[in-house]
Amino acid sequence: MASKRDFVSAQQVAQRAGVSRSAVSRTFTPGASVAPETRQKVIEAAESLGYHVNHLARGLMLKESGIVCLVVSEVATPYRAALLKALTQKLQIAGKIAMLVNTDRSDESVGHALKQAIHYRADASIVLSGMPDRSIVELCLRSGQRLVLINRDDELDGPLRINLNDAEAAERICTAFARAGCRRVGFANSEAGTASLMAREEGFLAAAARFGLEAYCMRYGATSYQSGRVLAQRFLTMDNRPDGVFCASDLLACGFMDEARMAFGLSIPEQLCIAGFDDIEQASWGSYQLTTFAQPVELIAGHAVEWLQMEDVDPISNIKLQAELVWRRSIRAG
Amino acid sequence: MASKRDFVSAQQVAQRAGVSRSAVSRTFTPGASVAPETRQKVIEAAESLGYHVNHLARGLMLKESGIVCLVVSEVATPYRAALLKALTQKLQIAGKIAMLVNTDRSDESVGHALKQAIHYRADASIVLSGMPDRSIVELCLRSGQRLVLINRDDELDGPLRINLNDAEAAERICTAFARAGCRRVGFANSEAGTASLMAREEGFLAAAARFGLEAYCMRYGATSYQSGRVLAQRFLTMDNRPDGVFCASDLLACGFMDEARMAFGLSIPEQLCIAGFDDIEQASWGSYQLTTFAQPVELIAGHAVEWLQMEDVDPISNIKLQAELVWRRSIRAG
DNA sequence: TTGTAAGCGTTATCAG
DNA sequence: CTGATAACGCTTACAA
Repeated sequence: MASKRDFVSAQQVAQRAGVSRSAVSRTFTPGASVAPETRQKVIEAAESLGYHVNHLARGLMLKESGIVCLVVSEVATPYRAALLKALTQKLQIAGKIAMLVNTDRSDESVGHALKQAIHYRADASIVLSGMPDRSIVELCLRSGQRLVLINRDDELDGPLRINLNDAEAAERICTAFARAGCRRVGFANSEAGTASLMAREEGFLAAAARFGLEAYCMRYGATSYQSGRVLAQRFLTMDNRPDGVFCASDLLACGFMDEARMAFGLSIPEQLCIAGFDDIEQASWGSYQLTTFAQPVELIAGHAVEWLQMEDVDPISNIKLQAELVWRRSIRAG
Repeated sequence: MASKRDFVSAQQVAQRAGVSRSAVSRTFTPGASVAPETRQKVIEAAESLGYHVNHLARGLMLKESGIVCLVVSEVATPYRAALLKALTQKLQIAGKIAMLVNTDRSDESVGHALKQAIHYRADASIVLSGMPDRSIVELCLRSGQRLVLINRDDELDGPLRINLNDAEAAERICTAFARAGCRRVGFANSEAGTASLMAREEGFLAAAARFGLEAYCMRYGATSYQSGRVLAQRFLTMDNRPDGVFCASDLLACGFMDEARMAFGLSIPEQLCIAGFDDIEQASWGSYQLTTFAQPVELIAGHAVEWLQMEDVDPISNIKLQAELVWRRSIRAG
């Protein structure tokens, strides 16, 4: 077992093929001119030696590493994982490679992540969680690194910002609750306080006021299944429990539904209407059949990667996507 | 907006600090000797310029990139996502960075993934899905790249192989079914045919035979929730439907349970015992309360990363981990 | 079309 | 402790 690394270099291939090492380089450079015969010799030599271009060295020369850094917290969460999958796939198709950095959701750790991106001279970074410090963002931009912020709130110019119509979606749910005959509605949120979560909350509460519905709002813990159960406990032990609850995410909604059914014996949607957001796979499972808004995961990833490939970009780029309502069975039909 | 990249280099820092560029390098090299005063000057200059060591160049010199390539298919799947999270976290703690390559499960695409790893001179690759071609494995090894295969079946020496006691676990479930008074048992598998899936199947069937239980086995589609529903349809419309079914994975089990309850009105565990494998988060959700085996995700990741950091390793390394039984409510108590 | 030579940003070696 | 200098493997003018 060789302790030290021993990759084969273009030099060796050149020797074997009996050509200069630039001929080797040219053979593996898309737009270069090299005689078919030479190319053939090089290919053969490379093949037999097991040569693979060193992207570290290439990146050093080209000032373009082909690396895109993905900054995420809670990767194991269904929505995050789905987005991650879509992003890596599209990046691969675009000839890029994904570097994954896990953050603990603190903005500071997002800063660390972006520094890693700079260390490896990533061509771009895509931030799915947390908000990087202004100074780091500027450093990235100044270094010529592109930045995509997904569902983040930020006023800086330079990065591409991809957001959803959160408030509008929340409004539609409120309408659906009203049609279903709900009298008292609730919004179940986590304490994460991200821009999109808060937009859903505000949109829902505003709409409820417009409809003249009694509305309650509670926030608890992380955006998780467990928090959903706790929120259900709190909502459903109220004196005047709501008969329609919009959960800020599907994970919360699943927890809410389970608790409502098991601890309170409520049947959904007959006695309680529930809606969620994200359309994670579990929302479609038989036990939940959750009416929810679908994060346009493929579209988000598509736009992000497409923007990364554009030659020149506007310093101020915003993309607003629509979350489509997926109607299942957790809300009574109007 | 600068079209071309413009990172600050050690050269510039050296100039600003009024020292040689080797002083700068030394300042950022852990074990190097540099006067506190010089170091201070360098740090300040670096800070103000926004300097970050170029890991591409460093990797080129050191022949050690700090990159570890993660090869995965179906990243969005709960168990995969959980393992991915654990791995990236441990890698980060170990000072490594994860590169993520999505495969489509074909062994060929795993080969592509490993070539990417070679391109970027990854220090190691960790394969979670599919089996790479023998020639590629040898190429990796020959290049001095380490390889970890998780839950894969392979006879080559060189890589670290991490596996579970699948057959034994299957046996324990069979025992539990027997204790619960099951007469006819079933094994619900996907058609993926991976080593661990097959080991569970064989272990279960063998144990059933030993217990003198009537046993049926079915395979269908991917290892997914939907397949679980289809498998339930097939099992539960049998003339002599089984009263205890072991599903090869939790995803299958969740689908199976939903179908059994909703389409056949069966109550679990009273009329039907169900067990799964993986202990994904959803297995603990109120609607499922699934008795299952927990993949020791943290342990797997821990062992993998620890092995990567070892100076010298045995050419033949195997780690066999125990999947612990998590007893919930989908099997009647003996 | 080809080879030669310079340079990308590092770190390691070796005098001072 | 410090500063030159030589790699590392690659691409790309430039000259042949």
